[in-house]
Amino acid sequence: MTNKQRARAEKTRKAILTAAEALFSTRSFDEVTMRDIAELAGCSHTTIYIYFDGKEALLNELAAEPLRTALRRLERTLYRGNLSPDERLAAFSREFLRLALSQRALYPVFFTVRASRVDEKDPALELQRLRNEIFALAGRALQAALGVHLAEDRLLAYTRSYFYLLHGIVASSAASPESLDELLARLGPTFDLACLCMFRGIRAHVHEGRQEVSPQ
Amino acid sequence: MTNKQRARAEKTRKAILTAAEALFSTRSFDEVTMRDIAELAGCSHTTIYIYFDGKEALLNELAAEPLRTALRRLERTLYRGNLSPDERLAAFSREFLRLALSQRALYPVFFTVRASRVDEKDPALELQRLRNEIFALAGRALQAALGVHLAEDRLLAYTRSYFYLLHGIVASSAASPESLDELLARLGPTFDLACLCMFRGIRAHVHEGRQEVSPQ
DNA sequence: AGTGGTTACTGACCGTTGGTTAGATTCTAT
DNA sequence: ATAGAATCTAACCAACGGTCAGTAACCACT
Repeated sequence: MTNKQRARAEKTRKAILTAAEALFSTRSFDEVTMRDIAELAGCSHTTIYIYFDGKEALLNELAAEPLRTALRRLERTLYRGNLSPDERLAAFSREFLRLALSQRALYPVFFTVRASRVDEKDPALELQRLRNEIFALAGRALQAALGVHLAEDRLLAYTRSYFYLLHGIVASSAASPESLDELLARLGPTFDLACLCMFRGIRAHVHEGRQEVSPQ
Repeated sequence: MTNKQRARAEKTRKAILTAAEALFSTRSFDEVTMRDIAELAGCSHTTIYIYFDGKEALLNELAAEPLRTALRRLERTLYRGNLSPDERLAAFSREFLRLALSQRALYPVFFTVRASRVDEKDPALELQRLRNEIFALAGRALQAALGVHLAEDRLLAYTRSYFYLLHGIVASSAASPESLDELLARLGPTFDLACLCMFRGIRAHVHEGRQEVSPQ
């Protein structure tokens, strides 16, 4: 493979990703067709199959970068100074919701990835890894905000509970035709309220020491 | 139209609904084709279009009955005696989750209904009405469990928060291949925990009288 | 300059989908 | 028996995701 060839291929590949990103930012998975993407990218829809193993794989690859960015930003939020642990959890939640809602079409992709092949290069696997890391991050934020050390399974149950809420917020708002800013302006305070209540409830539950729950 | 003709038509219509119900109970919207339904119902897929205005309308009509049943059962749960208000809220949550998860394929239909036509007979409208009634029911249950009267907008914000959680639980579990019983056996306690924490958090928030949140 | 091989790309095609329509079949009422 | 409405079906449509044989572009070597 020569330089010119590689450059050409890279350019086409990039054009496909850019086109797909633009289309998926306003339309859902099913509403965007491979031919739409190809037209915007300026190539035949067949060409896409040279670079990607189909529509889902394309979407997975497309989702990976925003998710990597998300992980990085969430980590930064979490280790940022001059914030109390529960403020940090709140900031984490806000950041998570902002990221998820800014990528509404991609969000279902993150959270319904089902490992298909064991192939290491399968982008679905990286998505799953990234998702698990974000989950673990939330667990650590929650742990820190609670201020007491918890057994792994109990922390898991609380983190799951917290994530159910975040997930529900995104899912409820995903179908909205509003822009991210409109959405946050209208419901942002409610999101904050919901997260705050959830955290307070978990903290109360922990401190009451009720342990009748042992899931998994 | 004579009686015999009507009876025949009714039978076909029923067969279609039954077949669709059977198929949607194990497969998702996209995985079930009109031809699958027709085959199981013992007719041509074209026949379905005589009775229903397409796949989505069929699904809406199909979803209406379970949702009516759900509303009825949730009402019964709510007005059942010998339960404290917060036990009642917990029972409501459990019942809601059980119903939603037993109809996993239909659940997204309930919650993404977008009013299409203003036609009174549009089944999507009834779905929306039913959904709103269930939401109102949850609001009343929450109000009762909190034990204090709240301004409408504050109760709305809390109810929304609570529903975000329920919604998130269903959405997170909807993709699971497990049966309802397996799912509840594995995660039921976590669901209960999540609902309990959310309620405790809301109650704490109410009693602290923090009112900096005024959404909508 | 021309040749061969690799890479990048495309048009035509496949099976399947949701949906439509002309017309055959079935049934009832007379 | 037959007209006429109700019911059903075979054949069709455009669009989908995806495949494949073949073409065009490029580079290295003689």
